[in-house]
Amino acid sequence: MAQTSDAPERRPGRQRDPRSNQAIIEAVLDMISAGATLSGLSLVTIAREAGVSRNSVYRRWKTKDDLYLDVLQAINRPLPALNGASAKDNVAKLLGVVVERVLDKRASNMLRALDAEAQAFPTLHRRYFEEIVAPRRAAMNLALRRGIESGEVRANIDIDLVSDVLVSPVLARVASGLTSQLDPEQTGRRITELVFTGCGNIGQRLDIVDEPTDWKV
Amino acid sequence: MAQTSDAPERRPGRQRDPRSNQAIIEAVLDMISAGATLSGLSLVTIAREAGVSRNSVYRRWKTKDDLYLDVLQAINRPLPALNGASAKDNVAKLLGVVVERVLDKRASNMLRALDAEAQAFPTLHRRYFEEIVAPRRAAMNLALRRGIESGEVRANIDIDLVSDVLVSPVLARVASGLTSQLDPEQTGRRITELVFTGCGNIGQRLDIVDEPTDWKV
Amino acid sequence: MAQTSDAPERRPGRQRDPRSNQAIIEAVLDMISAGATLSGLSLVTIAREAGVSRNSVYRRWKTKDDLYLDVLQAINRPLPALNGASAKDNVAKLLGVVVERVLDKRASNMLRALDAEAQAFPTLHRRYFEEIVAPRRAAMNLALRRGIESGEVRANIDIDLVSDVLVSPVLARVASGLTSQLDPEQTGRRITELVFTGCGNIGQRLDIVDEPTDWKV
Amino acid sequence: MAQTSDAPERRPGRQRDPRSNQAIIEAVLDMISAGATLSGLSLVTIAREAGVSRNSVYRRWKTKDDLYLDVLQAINRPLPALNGASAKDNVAKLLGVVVERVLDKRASNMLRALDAEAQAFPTLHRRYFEEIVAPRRAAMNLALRRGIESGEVRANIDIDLVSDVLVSPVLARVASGLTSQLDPEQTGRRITELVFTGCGNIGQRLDIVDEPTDWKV
DNA sequence: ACTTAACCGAGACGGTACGTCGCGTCTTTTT
DNA sequence: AAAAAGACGCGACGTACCGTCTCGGTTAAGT
Repeated sequence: MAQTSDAPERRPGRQRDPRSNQAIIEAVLDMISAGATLSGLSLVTIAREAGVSRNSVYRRWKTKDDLYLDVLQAINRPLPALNGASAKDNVAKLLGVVVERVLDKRASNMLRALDAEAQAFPTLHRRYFEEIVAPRRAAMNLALRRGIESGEVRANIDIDLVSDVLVSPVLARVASGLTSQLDPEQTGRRITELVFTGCGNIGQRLDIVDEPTDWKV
Repeated sequence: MAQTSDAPERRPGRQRDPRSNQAIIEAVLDMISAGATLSGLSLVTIAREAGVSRNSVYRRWKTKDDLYLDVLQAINRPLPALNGASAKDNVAKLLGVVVERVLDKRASNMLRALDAEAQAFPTLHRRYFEEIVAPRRAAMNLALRRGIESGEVRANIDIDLVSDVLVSPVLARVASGLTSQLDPEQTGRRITELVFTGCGNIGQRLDIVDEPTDWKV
Repeated sequence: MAQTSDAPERRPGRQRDPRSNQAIIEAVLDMISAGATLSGLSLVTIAREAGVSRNSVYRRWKTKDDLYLDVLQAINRPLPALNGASAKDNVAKLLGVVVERVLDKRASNMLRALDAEAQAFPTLHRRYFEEIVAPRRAAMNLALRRGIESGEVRANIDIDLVSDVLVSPVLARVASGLTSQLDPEQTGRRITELVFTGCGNIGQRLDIVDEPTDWKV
Repeated sequence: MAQTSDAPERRPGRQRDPRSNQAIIEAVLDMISAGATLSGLSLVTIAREAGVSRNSVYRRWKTKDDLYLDVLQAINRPLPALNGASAKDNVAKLLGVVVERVLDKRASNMLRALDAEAQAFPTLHRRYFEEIVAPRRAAMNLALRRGIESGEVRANIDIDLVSDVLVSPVLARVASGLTSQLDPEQTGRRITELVFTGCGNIGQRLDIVDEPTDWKV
């Protein structure tokens, strides 16, 4: 966060109302979720929706980029520890986080809006990629690599491709806005089952190996 | 479609310059492809980019919805005839159209922009679905059903699910804007091969059958 | 009139509709009389009011100045001959023309509009002065001078001042739009009577003689 | 009167710059005096001339009528007290105010413009009449009536007619724009002298008595 | 308790963009 | 060739919104 000063040095004078920060971020998520675009929103509109004065917004964030960055971090959730009994468990747990995020309307709409305007907010998009996407993909790859070490996963697969296949059907739903058809409990595990059955060490499947892809989770 | 008049009855007075229509639609595609949003664009900006006067835009389309609908139809391409030697050929051909569309930067950015603002343009999004998405999905389903009749495709599969699996990896790239990594020649066939090998009539694969999903191609 | 060609040489092709000229001039007078200003009117508005196409106006008059000049001449009326039995008769007759003109709403409103925008239409205002005002003032001065010769009018008066006093009360009503209170029959004669009684050769009245004024009728 | 608030209750927020009000009114007077029409002027043009933003004009006056009303009051001057030694003094003093107003180019041009478009600004014209013209005429009538009581003025005259005769020659100059020929010092007193000599209690003059007229000063 | 510095809301301000409207010109068909 | 219809570029208008600035009133830390 832009203003997060770890040193809690209280400045003299009246203190900022801590509820305003929350109200403003909530306002952004609500309006984005209601169909607004990142560039379409203005700090004025946000202030009106949040029920605070314009000054209170401008005082906290100088630009929309700064504000949106805080919004992104507000919807970020920590990754689960990879301590499952099997690689399949770990993968399913990670995939569950993705499904969970997709099912959170406000979070998924925010990400969709960001994807749609990646060119208009390049630094924001880059930081979003570095701070949210990359760690998650790394975790997924780690889980698969451990599976290879333990023998649960075939050694000659393209790890990136498998990650891709795992999350694509879920992410595609974000783009089209049809997330309601996802079963929060089962979807993750079903996909995991399918992909593991498909890429597992049993038969001759997946002989066709694509070159590695650099993609996001 | 404002100007689709099959009857070539010349109205009195000066005729509209047909090049302006084209220039305006091109301008929309260019600007959307450059990162603009549907709601962020204004007819004024479009006119400036197209090199025509505002009047000429307002005269042709009363609202942005009307204009965008014509833009959508401009990027639409006819579906290929399903007269391939095998069901696999037909599916690969259809999938090739999807890849082709995704590789057309301007078309894919336009669709991404539309997805991002589906709520802000509800009627536009609905008509886009009805007139572009639905026919393509119907064609894909038809191709698969013919495959079932001919024995190429297993009879107990969920057709909608297979369609979904076929196109998801491609469409996911639209959302994230990473379409450059798709091989225009091979991608469609490779995915087809994989899914056919997976859902073909040979072994016990794909025992896990999800309930049907209502999804777009 | 700008286009009046006395030679009636028929040009080839379709002939101009003579009713259009009249309709256009009437339209101008109507709209000015309804409160419009000279600069506020446009050839488009005039054409609409006259019920003709824009081209028909532009074809006849290139600029508004040209059109307004024809309008002014359309409302001009010839001066009566100064052949009355006495100077008083002649003056009363001339003053009657002024009252008559003032009572013609369309004419008086046109002149009022022209006065109000004298600076915006300098050449038009000048020609109006030369062709309409000056001859009338000259006629009035002539009538008074003849009165001096015949002994009806005192010789030491300021002719311009007397003209001024004669017409001022009438013209003031044009400016304020309160012309309805003028009696078309009597007003001219009453004022003449009063001024003649006042400036006649009888007593010591009007000893105060102002310097000559250059003023319009 | 948008801003005549005798109670100096400070509204919350930033206060309006009082110089802008003055600058805008000055701009109107300048442009009207330069030949513009009331309807021809736009708040945009006025703002540009005044050197303020359009917002600042629209914030103060919702319509042109509102603005023009304030302009009229800005050029209004208080009437002198009727405490002269004689009725003649009082009348001359009042007439001096009229001459003074006429000699103020900006004020007289403003009134001329208003007269020219009385129909286009009916309520404005009415309020101008009620708030500016009527009080002045009432004062003039009062001065004459006092003269009748004191014996300075004949009792059988038509007061409205005398008022009319007093001011007409001056007002007529407003309509034609030829105010430069008025002597600011002498004109008022000369006219007063003349009319008093004519309507005084001495001889047989002004035997012709018109019916009362309802007219403005 | 008093100072004081920052927060907060309200609103004025300049600037910019929008959609509309009207203008005068140009183009096409019809008379 | 006139006339009518209408497309076209241009520009002005009134509105709305944005981000900044100004200004009382409020609040809480620090003397």
